[in-house]
Amino acid sequence: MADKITVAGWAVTSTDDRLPDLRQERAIQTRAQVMSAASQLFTEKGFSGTSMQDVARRVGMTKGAVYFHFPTKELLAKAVVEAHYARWPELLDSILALNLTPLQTTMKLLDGAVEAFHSDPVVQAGARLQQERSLINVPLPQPYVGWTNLLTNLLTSARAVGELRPDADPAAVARALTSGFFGVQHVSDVLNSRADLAERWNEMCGLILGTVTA
Amino acid sequence: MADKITVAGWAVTSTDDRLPDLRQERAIQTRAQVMSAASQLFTEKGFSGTSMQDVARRVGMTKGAVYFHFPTKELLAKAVVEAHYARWPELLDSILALNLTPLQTTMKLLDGAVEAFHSDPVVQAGARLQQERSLINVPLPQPYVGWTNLLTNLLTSARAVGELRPDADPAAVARALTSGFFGVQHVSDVLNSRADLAERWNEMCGLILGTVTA
Amino acid sequence: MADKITVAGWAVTSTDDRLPDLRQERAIQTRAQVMSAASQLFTEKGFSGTSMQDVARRVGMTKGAVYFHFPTKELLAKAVVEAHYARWPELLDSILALNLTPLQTTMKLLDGAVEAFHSDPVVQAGARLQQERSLINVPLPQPYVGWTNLLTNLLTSARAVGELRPDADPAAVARALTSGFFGVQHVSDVLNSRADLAERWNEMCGLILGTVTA
Amino acid sequence: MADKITVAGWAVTSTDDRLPDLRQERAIQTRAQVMSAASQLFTEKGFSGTSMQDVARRVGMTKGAVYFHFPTKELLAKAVVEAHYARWPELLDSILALNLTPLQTTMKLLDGAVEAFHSDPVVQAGARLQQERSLINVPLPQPYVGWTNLLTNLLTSARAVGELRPDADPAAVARALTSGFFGVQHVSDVLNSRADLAERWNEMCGLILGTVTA
DNA sequence: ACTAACGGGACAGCCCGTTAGT
DNA sequence: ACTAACGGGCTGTCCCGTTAGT
Repeated sequence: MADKITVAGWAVTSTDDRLPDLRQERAIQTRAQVMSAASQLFTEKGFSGTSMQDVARRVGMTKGAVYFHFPTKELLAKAVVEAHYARWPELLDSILALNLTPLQTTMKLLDGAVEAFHSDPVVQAGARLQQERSLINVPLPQPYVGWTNLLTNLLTSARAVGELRPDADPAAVARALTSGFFGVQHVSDVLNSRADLAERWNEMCGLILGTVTA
Repeated sequence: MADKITVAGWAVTSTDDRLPDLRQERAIQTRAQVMSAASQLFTEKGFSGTSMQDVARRVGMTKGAVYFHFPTKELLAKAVVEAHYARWPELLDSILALNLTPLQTTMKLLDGAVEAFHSDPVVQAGARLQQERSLINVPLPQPYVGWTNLLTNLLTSARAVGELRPDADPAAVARALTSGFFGVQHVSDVLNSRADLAERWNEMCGLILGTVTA
Repeated sequence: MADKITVAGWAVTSTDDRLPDLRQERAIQTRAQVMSAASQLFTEKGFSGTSMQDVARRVGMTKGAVYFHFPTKELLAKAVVEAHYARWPELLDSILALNLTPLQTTMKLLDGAVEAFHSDPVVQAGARLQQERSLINVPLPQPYVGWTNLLTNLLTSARAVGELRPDADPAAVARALTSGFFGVQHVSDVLNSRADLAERWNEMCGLILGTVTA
Repeated sequence: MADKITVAGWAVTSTDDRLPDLRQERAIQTRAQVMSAASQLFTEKGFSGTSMQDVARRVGMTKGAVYFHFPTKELLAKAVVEAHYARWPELLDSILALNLTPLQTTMKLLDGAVEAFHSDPVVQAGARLQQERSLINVPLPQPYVGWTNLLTNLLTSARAVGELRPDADPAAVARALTSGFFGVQHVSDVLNSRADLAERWNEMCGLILGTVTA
């Protein structure tokens, strides 16, 4: 059943800002270290609050070295955001492999997102950068629409198999889940450093889906 | 009926950062103009994207004049945020005057907030500044909790008069509405400049309240 | 006679890059000091060899203060170049006041230019900056054409009064004098720091005018 | 007759900055490509406006490769300047082979220089670099003196054979021609991208030589 | 002979906040 | 109450040159 679910993949943004070819082992590691440090700093202090000097210091290199891997601060941020989005297809695939029903898949997926927002620095950084996207002078992937599309597809399947009421509007529910997730995540972050994220999300999710599940 | 509703006022943060005495007529006007300009700019470009020079230019004065009214950029932002929060008691009072049922009051209140987020520059600026609060080095009023408390009170009353199911948890619903409202507002802002805000909010609101209304 | 000479003024470039109004006495002085220091440095080290830090250090101020008067390095250079060009109308007027013949006026004028190139830092700086104009990202006044036009006018008058052969082409002679002057000045600068400028110019001038004077 | 003309060769500055041995075929070619690219870039953007990265990109190699052939940017510039000066002995030889009179030889030589300045990238680059020589931290060959000496010799011969007036001063005329040539070339470059160079040079040359030719 | 990766140092520009002077 | 002027500091970016690795 689950293998019939059609999922719109996130625009996997085949980045064509030619970053330097990383043929050498060391560079791959260095690049990863830079992104890791940047993720932490962006999460802590935001985009404009983080300087390239900070990033360099955190990875124990000089600014020049950082700039070899990322020609501008914007592109560093973009790389982090793209790493954020790269998490979801992985998550989705691992859940599809379980062969659950569409609605179960949906729930699992959102639980996985909760977990990621709670513990994955790259996911956290990506989320914060998206929130500050208007300060970042580079085209970032459109936020929210990937999730909305995916959820719409899953919920349409759910309705088809009778897990959702026939009169429910999958797209509307998907939009509400997306906005709701973002809202819960943000409020929980501000008020409790996301400590109560799972709890709050369950509340929200229960209320939203309560009306539409069969 | 409505006049029995107990509403926790927002911590109106009786600011004690001694700003210059406002006995002078002209000063009051100037101050208002500065805040208006600042609101626009903060909305457009965020806190760190807005310089005091920008603000001064927008009101047609020099930086020094702005600094006469607001000793730091942070305190200017704080003033805007506080002006944002000052909107809600006004709104609440005007609605309470209509003597509606608790649930009707709640809905009206949220509709008023939608309208304010859609068209009031100060409200918009305050929302954005709250979002960027970690970049602003000054204690801002806690966000979200005022709304949550108020909604909790209203919903408790609603349950008391039978507008909500007896098994509904007013606090949980209030939290969901708050997070949901914020999420919807933000997503709508990013994707459509809030053009579809009312529509999306109706969707969200209908789903959240669908399960719990009697 | 001389008062009949029609002279095309240099495009006095009514600069409309709104630099800050200089209503205060001190600022006028400061601005002049900055331009003086900049002139010396531009003369010594050229445009790209001179940093704003250098300029600030030379006038005993900080960069911030310099940037108050000149918003970019380019505009500082432009101001110096314009000060350079402001010298020539002054010089011309003082010579016209002597009521000499057109050819005598011409010679005096060029002698005055020699003197200025030899001793006036602003003139020297302006000349060097014009030479480096392609490195300076700002529209500078067209070089050479002002001189060429002026000389053409003077020489036309000279021919009218019989100081030049009837078959001489004033425009061609004017162009030759302009290019010749520039060449002599530059070569003398490079080879002898302009120590032999007057001598070399006399050589050049004598040769160019030898054929065409009556 | 012509073969009796004594010409002071340009100080061909037998560069003893040990550049890598050029025994390898490929290296020679690469080196030439680098110099060609550098010439274009220096001509377009000047010394400080051209980065080694630019040069490398233009030849389709990495910076490291360029540095293999030229240890510093200064020495690359020097090599270009020296290539510029290497053009003149070639030109002179080809003209001497024609067995013209000294004055004819002089004119032909200068015409050849005009042509070179008009179309030879290396010559153009060398000229610009010489102009910016004070920004380049390396001893470049003295400019202008080679030409002045050569022209002095040629004109002395010309006077000996009666092509120049007996009272003409060959050295002075040579200096005027040199400065005049440089001035014309520069002015023509700035005002017309050297499109009218030949025309302007004929003007200048005619005027300078008009007085002194027999 | 050439590449990827890295280091250190500079510089232009901006910005926040203060002060002298009305 | 408001202005012109000034100070110090920081950041993004770039560039030259070097080295580890083929």
